[in-house]
Parts: sequence; C-alpha cells; structure tokens
Amino acid sequence: MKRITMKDIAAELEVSVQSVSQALNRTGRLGSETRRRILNAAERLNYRPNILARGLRNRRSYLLGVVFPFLNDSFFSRILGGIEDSSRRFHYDILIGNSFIDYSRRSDLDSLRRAEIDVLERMTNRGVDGIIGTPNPRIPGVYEKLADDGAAFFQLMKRIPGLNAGFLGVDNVEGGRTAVNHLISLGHERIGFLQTEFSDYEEIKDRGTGYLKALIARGIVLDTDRFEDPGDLSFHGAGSSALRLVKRNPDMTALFAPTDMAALGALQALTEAGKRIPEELSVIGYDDLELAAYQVIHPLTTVAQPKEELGRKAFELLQEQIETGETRNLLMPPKLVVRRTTAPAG
Amino acid sequence: MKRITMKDIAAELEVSVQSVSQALNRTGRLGSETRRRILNAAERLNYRPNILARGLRNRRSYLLGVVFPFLNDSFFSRILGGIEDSSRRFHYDILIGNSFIDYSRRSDLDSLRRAEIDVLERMTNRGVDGIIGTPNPRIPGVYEKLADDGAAFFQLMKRIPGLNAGFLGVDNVEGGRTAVNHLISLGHERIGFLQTEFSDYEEIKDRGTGYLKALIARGIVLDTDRFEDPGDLSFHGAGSSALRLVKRNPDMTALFAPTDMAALGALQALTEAGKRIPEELSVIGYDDLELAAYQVIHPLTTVAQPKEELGRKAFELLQEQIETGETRNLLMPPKLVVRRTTAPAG
DNA sequence: CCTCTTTGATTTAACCTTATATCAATGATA
DNA sequence: TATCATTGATATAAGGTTAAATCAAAGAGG
Repeated sequence: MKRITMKDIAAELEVSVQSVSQALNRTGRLGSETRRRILNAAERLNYRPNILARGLRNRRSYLLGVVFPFLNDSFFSRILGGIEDSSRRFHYDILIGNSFIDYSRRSDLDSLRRAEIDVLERMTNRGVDGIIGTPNPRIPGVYEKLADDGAAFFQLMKRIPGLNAGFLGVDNVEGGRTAVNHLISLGHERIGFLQTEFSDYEEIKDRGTGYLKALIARGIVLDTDRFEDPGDLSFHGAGSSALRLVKRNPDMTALFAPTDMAALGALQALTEAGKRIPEELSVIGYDDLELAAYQVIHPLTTVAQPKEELGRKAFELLQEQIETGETRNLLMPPKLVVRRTTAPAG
Repeated sequence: MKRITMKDIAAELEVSVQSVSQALNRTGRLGSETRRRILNAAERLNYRPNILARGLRNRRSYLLGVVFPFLNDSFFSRILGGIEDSSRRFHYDILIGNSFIDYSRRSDLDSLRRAEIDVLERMTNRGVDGIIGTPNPRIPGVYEKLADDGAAFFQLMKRIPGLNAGFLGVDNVEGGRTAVNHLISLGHERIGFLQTEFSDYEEIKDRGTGYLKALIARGIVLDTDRFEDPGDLSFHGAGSSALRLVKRNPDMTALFAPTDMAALGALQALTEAGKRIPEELSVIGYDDLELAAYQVIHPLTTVAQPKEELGRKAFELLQEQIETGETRNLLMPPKLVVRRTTAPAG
C-alpha cells in the first residue's frame, strides 16, 4: 500500500513526471487533452502530494509555528482556535509548541531561555514560514535569530521592545479605563484595584494606569495608594488582597480585579467574609474566561479580550509579513461584558 | 542569511557531504579526528539539520498529528498539553487539527465527513508518523484509510468499532458508579440522573449504566425511569431538566449530572428556584473542568478524568504502535473529587 | 521552400539528507 | 611477497517535487 507519487502517474500514462507536475499545478503549458488524462489518473489512483518534498523544493512550507507559554490554558487555546480557523483557509498547517513560561513566578531564567530556544529551533528546522508567539520579555535575544532562520515572527499579546516583528495585542490601558468607567457610571467612587507585585507584568500595570486615568478624567479624588493592594493575583493571593483592601477601606464600594482569576478569588474571600455581592460591593474582572461566564451564583462582569478574533487577526498579519516583509503593530479594543457582579452604588 | 547545510560544512573542510552526515549521526566509521573537525565546524557555523529533507529521505518524519473536535475547549487542550509534554521528550513535533465535530448537535454529516477527511489528508500529506484523534463514531470509513497512507492511528476517548487502531479512554461505567457510590455513602437513595437525549452519546450512556449498577449493587430500589430525565445537557438544557426532575420527584435528595457543564446548569436553575445546595440537594458532576474547581460559591464535587495523564499515555501507546505495529486498548480509572456540592442526606 | 513563432512536451538540475556500495590505503597474516 | 581484513573516506543514488532550460513538431509568414 505504498503512496502514489507523480512518478507512478507518469509511468501509468507514459508521460514525463514534469508533465504531471504541470497538470496538477496548472503551470507551464500543457495540452488540454494531456492535462485531462493526468488529472483523471491522479483522481483514479488517489494521488496525494508529498508536502515534505514540495516544501523542500520550494523553500516554502505552508507550515506555521505557534508558541505559547501554556497549551493547556483556556485563554491561549481559544486564541489557538482562532489561528487555526483562518490559517486553514490558506492551507497552512500549525505546529504547536510550549515555552513553559510562567510569568507570575521568578523561575530559572536560564532554563526558560533554553526551553524557548529549543522550541523555536525545532520549528525552524522544520522549515516553518512563520511563527506566532507570546515572547517572554525577560528573555531577550531569543527571537532575534529567527530572521536568520528564514522564519517571520509575529508577537501576540506580549512584545519585545525593539524587535523587528509585527505585534498584535489588546489595549490594556483602554481596558482598565473601560472597567472603571463602568463602575463610575454606576455611581461608584471609592474603587479598589488589585495591583500586581511583579514589576514586569506589563499588562496589569497598564490596566492599573487605565484605572487611574478613568478616575482623573471623571474628577474623582481618591487616595489611590490606599486603594491599591499589590499581591500575587492568584486565586488565593487575590482573596487575601481583597480582604486587606476592604479592611483598610471600609467605605470601598467597588473593586477592579485585573484578571478574572483574581476577581473570582476576591469574590470567594469576600463572600466568605460576609460581604454581599454586588449589593455591598461591586466586582469587575478582566479576560472573560469561561470561568467568568459560568459562575453559578456570580456570573462575573468583566472586560473581554477578543480571543478568537485575536488569533484570526494574528494569522492575517503574519501572512502579510511573510508575503511582503512588512511588519505591522495593532492594538485591539477590549469590550465590556456586564453580568451580575456589578450594581449601582448604594 | 541562508541556512547552513551539510554541503557548506563539507566545502569548508574539504571533506565529502557524506562524511559530514556520518559525523553528525555517528553512523558509519569515521576517523575520530575528522569527526571532531566536522562537529566543531557544525557548531561554529551554527548548523541546523533540515528535517524536511531528513524526513523525505528516511520516510520517518517524527511528526505527529493531533485531531480533536475542538481546539478551544479546555478539556481537549489539557489533553493536548499532556501529549506535548511526553512527545517532546522523544523529539516528536505536533501538528494540530480541528474536526469540528459537535457531538451534541445533529449536524450535516456529509460536511463533517469532508472536514474530517480533509484534516487527516493534510496531515498524511505532511508525512506524519501517526495520528492521535477523537473520531466521530457517526462517520465511519474515514480513519480506515490512514493505514494506507502509512500513518498509525490512535483513538482517544472515542472509538470506532472494529477499527484496527489502539484506544485509550476512561472507564465511564466505573465513573458513573464512583459518582453514585459517593452519594450513596453519604446516605442518599433517591438519586436523579440527567440522561442524554442522543442515542449515540456513548459516554453518557455508560455513566448512566454505572449509575444503575451502583444502585443495584447497594440494593437500592428506585423507579429509575422517574428519576432520569433525557435532555440536551447544555448549561441551559440541563437547568430545565433538573427543574423537571425535582418537580416530578420532590423527595429527590441528590442529582448526578454526567458532565460538569450540565451540573453547573442544574446548580444555577436549582438555586434560582430556591433549593439550597448541598443542604437540600447534593449535586455531583463529571469531568473536573476548571469550571468545577473555581466556582466561587459552589466548588463542584465531580468525577475527574486524568486529562494530562491521558495525553501522555496516548502518546506512549501511539509510539509503541508506530515502532511495533501492535495496537493496545486501555481504560483509565476516573477519580472522585469531593468539593462542596455534596453533603450527607438530611 | 525556408525561417520564425507557437505549442506541447521532455530533460536537467536542484532542494538536503542518508543508506549502500565502492574505493584506496594500511596493517596483519600466511 | 602475495592475500586478506580493517579502517577511513568518497561516490552514487534515492526520496518527491518543481523551476528553468531544452527540444521537437506544427503552423504562420515571407
């Protein structure tokens, strides 16, 4: 049961292999009768092109690499779904890779660096035309080499400063502003913010900036130092932060948690402590994970990042980069999703 | 910035390309001095093997296809994480594909069939050594051809009867039994079950069988027809089902929902209807999604499927199949995870 | 009738790697 | 010294595809 090759078709019809290639690809000039016979035979023998061979010859693999810190993460898997969705239409296949990056932990940078380089090399060794990835800004000098390996690189969600590669992300400042504006429009003024304790967690910092800008723009005077609590933003970490925050500010009526996971942790700690949500305290998250939507008691109001859309757009921009060499930077707008954890201020 | 090939190294050192290959692969017999020089040069010039060419020559690609109905699903993405985890160690890369199969809906079988065939062909055209997939039992005759294309096939979670391919799944009958035994051991006897309305949804049927077997084994007499409600098991569908069930059986003290999503839907509808969980009614789910663990108010008691472990094991079995041609079937045991939606019967 | 153009096909070579066969030189054995 | 085995290297070919060059034949124009 060996696979049929062009050679087999050529032998069958007593034509040259090249004619078969031309018929199949509609290149060159071939008599319509010959072409017809070849196409027929290909169909009849169930011919399938060998993409390895084609890629080797054409130096174009129609293969894409996608490198995310985690594969088993619902956020990135939704983005992946989006990438697959649009790449399929253009006959690109997707090679996946995992860079193991845990942004929230101070891990061994050197081993992370090795892992990341390893993933990228395996992809370029397979001749990928391009790579979409979420790079680790703490590990510079990794993605720079990709150009030498003939692979275009496109940065998604995170960016390396100064790297000559396209970028697509979500406007986090705008997202923070959106969240807080929603709270303000409900009449809240004393709004808390769950800040990150890690200085290089850019997204969170930006959301915090949006928080401040929204307050200023509406003329709200607040001792923001007192209303921010830097913590680790994990489920449990956020819970503790939230508790500290309400204790320090008994008059706080709303809380902006810059990730859904943090919001849920806060929600749990707060309800456990007897706070009624949203009557006594409004809570808004960020990301719009499934976790937010399918809360039984507290479907979470949150700021959505357009995950599938991000994936689709990233593919388009990468493809453009592959074809033309031009890199583009784009920020997509976040979107408010109102559910049941926010309510007008008492 | 063209990539360095063996030819370049050979030219640099004035040896034959073949010698370079031998040095790099430690095959044949080569003087240790020559080998050393070649290895040095390879290092110095930053040589990278071209895996396309190697695959073409060796008829072995070290490439794996993974085909799931959905990519943006947290269940499958966890499995994918497991596959990646172990495949990486053996230098396999992973090509992903999406078969769009929606088991819960009666979709156009013919277009599903085409989509599924398309994904598989694209993978075999790239010369994958094997494919791990969750096949659609309603579309037979698709996976049979893979053998002709030289790709081993391994079935994960779902199986096609009579197909000569390995299989790994979770014992759903045992899982159903586990869930219900837990309820029984808490003193419950009048236990409801959310049945599926689709006759070919095997997993759910099996969990229902486990439910019945557990009841029988403990000698519990129950009008099970009255305690089962066939619905669509979506979040909202399950909610309606649960409501019908409590209405029909006011004495029911526990409910087994065969998926976490259904359990959450039930939970929401029930609490909205004023039922106190778990005081008045215990609820147990199935899957152990993140959604179950991170419920703010009702962390869900459920039966866990070992997702990462399934992925890792599936890879191992597929690899075995590629190497030896032997196919194996295996069922993994599910595991009870007790959280806060089950409590002793009043 | 000869040259020029067009059409339809084939030949050649290349993409990069590697298994197999081959060859030359060296040292060991009879 | 002639023969054999061993060592270290190279030449050849193949894997499947395709761009570019080449070739043969037919038809057009003078």
